[in-house]
This record gives sequence, C-alpha cells and structure tokens, in this order.
Amino acid sequence: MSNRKNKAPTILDVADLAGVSVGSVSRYLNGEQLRKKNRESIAAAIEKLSYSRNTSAANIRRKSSGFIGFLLPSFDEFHTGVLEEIVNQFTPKGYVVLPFSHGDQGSFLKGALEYFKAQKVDAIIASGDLGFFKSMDILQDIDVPLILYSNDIQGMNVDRVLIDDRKASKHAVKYMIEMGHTNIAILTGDLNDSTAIDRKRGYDEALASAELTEISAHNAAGNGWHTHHGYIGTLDLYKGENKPTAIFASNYFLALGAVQALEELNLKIPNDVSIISFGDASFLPFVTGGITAVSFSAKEIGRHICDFALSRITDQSAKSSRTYIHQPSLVVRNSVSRPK
Amino acid sequence: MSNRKNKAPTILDVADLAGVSVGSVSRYLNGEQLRKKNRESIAAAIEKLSYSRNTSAANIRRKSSGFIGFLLPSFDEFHTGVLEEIVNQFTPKGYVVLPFSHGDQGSFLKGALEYFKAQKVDAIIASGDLGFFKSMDILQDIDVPLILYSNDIQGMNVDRVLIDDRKASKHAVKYMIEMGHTNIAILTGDLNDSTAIDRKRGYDEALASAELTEISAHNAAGNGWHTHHGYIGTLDLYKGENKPTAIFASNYFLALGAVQALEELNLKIPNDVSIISFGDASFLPFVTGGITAVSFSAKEIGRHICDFALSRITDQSAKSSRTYIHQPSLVVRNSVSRPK
DNA sequence: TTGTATGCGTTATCAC
DNA sequence: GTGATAACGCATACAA
Repeated sequence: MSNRKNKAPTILDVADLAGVSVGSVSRYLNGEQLRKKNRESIAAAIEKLSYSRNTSAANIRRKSSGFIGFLLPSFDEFHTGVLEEIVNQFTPKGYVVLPFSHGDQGSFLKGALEYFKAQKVDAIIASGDLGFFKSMDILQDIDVPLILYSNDIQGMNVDRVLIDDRKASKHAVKYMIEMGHTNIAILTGDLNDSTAIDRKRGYDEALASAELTEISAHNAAGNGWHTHHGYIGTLDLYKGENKPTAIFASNYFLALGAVQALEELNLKIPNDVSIISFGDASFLPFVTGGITAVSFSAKEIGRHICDFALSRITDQSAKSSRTYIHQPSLVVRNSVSRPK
Repeated sequence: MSNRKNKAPTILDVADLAGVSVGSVSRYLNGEQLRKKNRESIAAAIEKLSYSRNTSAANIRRKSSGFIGFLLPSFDEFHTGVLEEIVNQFTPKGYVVLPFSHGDQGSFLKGALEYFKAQKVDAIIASGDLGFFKSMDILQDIDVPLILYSNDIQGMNVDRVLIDDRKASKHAVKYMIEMGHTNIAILTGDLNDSTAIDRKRGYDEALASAELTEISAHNAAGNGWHTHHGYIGTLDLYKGENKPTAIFASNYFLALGAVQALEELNLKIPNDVSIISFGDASFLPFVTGGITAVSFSAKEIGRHICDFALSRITDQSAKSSRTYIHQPSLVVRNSVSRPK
C-alpha cells in the first residue's frame, strides 16, 4: 500500500498511512479544524513520509497562487534592499516572491506584467516608474491588488508606500543654505517620475525660502537617473558663469557622476564644492571621505509594502486606498562644508 | 460556445476558437511541429482571447515544479548580478526563480534548504559558502541537481561555475610587483571559503616568484569578507614595522574598509599606498579617483550556471560533473602607482 | 501531423 | 467533522 517506489508521496499516501481520507489531509494542510486524533496521526504520517505539498497542484484548484509579483526597475542597492525585506516577510507566510527587473525597458515591463498574469500572482508590488503608464492596460485584465512604492502614479486606486521626497529634499538643501551656500545646483532625475519632480520641488522650496535662484544643469544627455547624466550635467554646470558651490543630486548615481566630473575638473569635495546625495548606499561613506546623504530605510519600506499587500490579499473587500509616507533622515558625512 | 463568463481562458477555449483539438494547442505552446495553418489559427485565437498558459497546471503534469532555488549569501552587487541574469534566462523558459539569502547565518541556510525542498525546486543554485557543509545532510534527501558557483565545496559530484581566483590574484599582485612594489599586504577573506584560500594562494605565488615575503594583517576582528574586517585589518597593518606600500584586498568590501582606514591614517591612494580590489563594483570608479579591480562578469557566470542547470533538469542521466572556470580581467584605474 | 482519453496532486462540494 | 468524488488546466501516451 502506498509509497510507490521512487515517487514523491502525495496526500493519498499520507491519508493511507494515517488512516483517514484525502479530504482530511487537505484540511489539515490548510489549517482547518479536525479531530485531535486525526490531526496527530496525519502529522505523524507526514513526518514519516517526509511529505511536502505540491503547490502547483494546490494552485490549480485554489484561487490563490501564493505568488507575489515584484517589479523593480533594476537590481540596485535600494530596490534590492526592498526585495530582500519582502522575501523575508513573505517566505515564512508561505508566499513566493517573483522578482522581475524591467531595466527601464517598456517591452520588458509588458513582459513582466504578462508573466505575472500567467503565474496568477496574488498581488503585484511595483515601483511606479516611467513606462508603467504604457502597459497599464494589461493590469486592467489582471485584476489583482497593486501596491506602488517609491515612484507614484496618480489617479490609481491603489495602496502606496512612498518617500517624503519633497520634504526631505527641502531639508537637505536647507542644510546647505545654512552652511552658507548661495549657489546651489540640482541634478534632477527623470522628470517623468514623481520622485524626480518632488525632489526638485523640495529643492525649489528651500531656495525660495532663502530667496536664492535655481541652478540646474542643461543636460546634454537629457534628464535621467544614471551616472552619466550626473557626469554630463556637472560638466555642464561648470561651463557657465554662475558656478555652483554646492550640488544636490537627486539620487546616488547622479552623485557618483558628479564626483567623477568634479575630479576631472580638479574641484575638491568639500573644499571647492559641497555635495549631497538623495539616497544613501553602503559605499557612500567611502567616496571622497564620505558623501552626506538623505537616507531612507529599504527595510521599513519593504515592511509597509508587505503589510498593505497581505491585508489586500486576505481581505478583498474594497477599502479606499492607503498611503504610507516614509520620512528619510539626513546622514551627515564629509561632503558639505562652508563655501570659501 | 466556450469562453465562460469572467473566467480566464484555457486551452479548451483556444482550441475551440481555433477549430483544433486541445492536444494541438498544447503542442503549439510547447513549440512542437504542427501544420502551418493550424499554427496560425491557434496564434490568432491566443491573441484574441489574450490567453496565457497556467504554468501551475502545466507543471503538475510535467512532474516538475518549475522552481529554481537560488541561494545567495547576501544581496550584494555581484550575487544580485548573477540573480538578475538567472531570472532573465529562466523566466522566458517558464521557470520561476526563488531567491533566498542566508546572510551568513547557518540557521537561515538550513531554513533555505528546507524551503527549497518544500517548494520541490527542480534545481538548486548556490554559492558554496561556509556553513553549507553543516546542512549538507538535508541536501541528501532533496535529490535535485545542485550547481555551485563562486565558492567551491570539494568532494561533491555537482556542476560548478567558478572564478579563476588563484590565477587572477596572481596576475593582479604581479602587476603591483611590476610597478615596483616589494611590500605588498593581503587582506584575506574568510579562510573557510575556497575563494579566500585561492586568492591568498595566487598572492603567495606572485610573491614567491619575485622572492618577496608575505605581509598579512593579524586581524583582531578575525578573517572575513566585510568592510570592518578590511578596516581593522588595515589599521593593524600600519601598526607594525614593515609598512606595506600596496594592499591586495580579497573583495571590494575589504577594499572599502582599507580605504576608510587609510583615510584615517592620512595615507593617500595611490601616492602613499596602492590598492587593488578583487571584484569590481559599479561604484569603484568613483572611490578615491578609481580603484583598480579584478573584474568578473556576473552575467557570464549566470549564463553558464543556467546552461548547466537547464541541461541537468532536462537530461537527468548522470553525466560526470562539469566545471566552468571564468577568467576575470584586471581593470586598471588610478589606485596603483609606483612606490616612492 | 492530429484528435481522444487519461492522469497529475490538490481543493471544493457535496452528502453523511 | 469526515469521506467520496468531481473538478482544475494542462501534457502526453495512444490511436488514427
């Protein structure tokens, strides 16, 4: 009886050994009520056979697949940090996280959404980056909870975990102003993204409150989040008349690009030019003696994402959308000094 | 007929609309040969219904879970790069990659393996880090192909994708010697790991060939791969009599720690001290004007891992184990100069 | 090359 | 509570 040679045991084998029906075993596996005696004998049988449930088979009958789609723009330090926390949160609860990077390519994004659809994910977690718009139609016929993080897309009835970009940027730029800077430039990100817009907005507000005028790079490379945008932008900045004594970089890639450009221009940080990066990274303490940065916790953001996702999955009743806004902090290192 | 209201379409609906049998649709999905006319009508039906295959259902018949377990020590840039490539390779083939980070904690590692077992993964890809040994017994009763990468564990009959640590280290240290250095120190990694041992070995060989003597840090923090090991180790190095003019760091975290320590000691890179990092990272060009690094391609490593994994999965016949050894290259930046 | 029928391991729906 | 059994969506012998 049962335990056919070399085959993985099924609930049938377990039921056989435990002397109950498959229905009871299934109910056991799903944590439902059953007679104590049966519960024990099933547990023993599972242990003895070292049985583990075939989730594929379960999923084809169940509405819930146990999959969580996680769409990230790239595997960089921040998004990877969020991924890690999400995996850590979901795994013990029996969910499987499917990470997918679209690499800023619209076609990949569409593929990701189709992939999630095919896998029947229970929820999608996504950074609402540019290009997302274009593929939104796919989402319509997927019909699962969507949690947006980092970048916002307005007008969608979804949960959001965002960063207080405007406020934190304003705070950071004000810090530079308090240090005595009056010529402060900004390296913006891709202005299609809400984060880029809000960080710019915070910068603007800080400047306005001190009656300073904006300096932004006329970036030959166009706006964007990558190192070379920061590099080209910074080079551009110092071609003009009004040379900045401080640079506010909208993310750490841009800051890195600025560091490279300043080095070429033989301008020292922080003696000649001060710099702040929006977004911290593990290596920032080691770049030019330490880059001062606006720091936010991927872990905390990930945790809130999971809270939202889990509650949406377990309780489908349409509550109005919720938003959590994370407050970053300024980590002061050695890249900001008083201007000469 | 068919297309039951509100339900996701199945091959049955597709077959119906295309005027063929479900068998043909299934075969179409699996890329088998079929009459051109049928192929086209099926494609049209799929398009029209925006059908996508239910992989869970497919996998249950195939007797495979479609899961690939990926065990990484941490979500750092290198391992994440490998993960990305693996996801990119496996996803279009219908597999789902389950990433799991053990964070150098033995208990997590055991949990990971149990997790993989419960999910019935078709293969496990793992960096053979310390601690792996202790949990090996679990592997015995999982019985799926294992592909080791980065760190090797000897005596196992598995496929391996490794880096030529010894050769590349030797090459890097020789480069320092050619630049005129005679006092070259090493910051080793955790000497339980094959990579740490082999990088040390390469260093030793380079030194021996020039009849130089070794300088290694008596690290109060113990050996390890993390920034603080590099930091403490470097501080230690400059307490002694025989102060090195060059440092070979066994990974980039150690290099970062060294940079920090040297800064505190007010020693300039590369004027006072030269440094090479084994392992490149996106930010290394921006640390102290550019850190020279031994560079290996996560993408290429990932690709070979997938080749091995896929062939093991599809062809279970026990071939002898294969090994691919990746040859890194030295990326010269500005952290090595001739000693004064 | 194509259609038919059976089976995969699990959950859900019934009666009991 | 529990047991029998019909789905679930797909792959795959087997037959045609």
